Amino acid sequence: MAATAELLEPATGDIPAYQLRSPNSGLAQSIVMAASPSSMESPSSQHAEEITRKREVRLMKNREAARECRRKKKEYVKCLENRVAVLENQNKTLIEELKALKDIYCHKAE
DNA sequence: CCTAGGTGGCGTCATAATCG
DNA sequence: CGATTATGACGCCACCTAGG
Repeated sequence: MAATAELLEPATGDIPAYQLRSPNSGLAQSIVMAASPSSMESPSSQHAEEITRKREVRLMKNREAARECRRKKKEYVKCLENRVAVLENQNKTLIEELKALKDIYCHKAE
């Protein structure tokens, strides 16, 4: 199931699906905003634009933070799974060792 | 085929944790 | 202590698969 993300990448080049899909957020909109001529706008609309821009920046940062957070979490889980495997092996080995020692001890007692 | 259910990834919001 | 960052929770979408 690990290939899902890759499969989701559309045939539209480097832009991931989620950036194309999301209707009201993302890079496309902020680029449009930045391109609009702000010099001939009223102070209030400039202020609104500033608020919108700040929101876009905040959302973009949080989007990246969430992605990073998920990546770290997956890595952590993988580490735990590795550790489980190692400990299971150790456990198996120790059980075998104990069994062998018991055998030796029993034969000595005879 | 079709479809219901499961899975994984994403963006967003709310809020906890950390930083300066 | 306010600003910034990290994370849990939620809802959405795309994909896969077993079963009808």
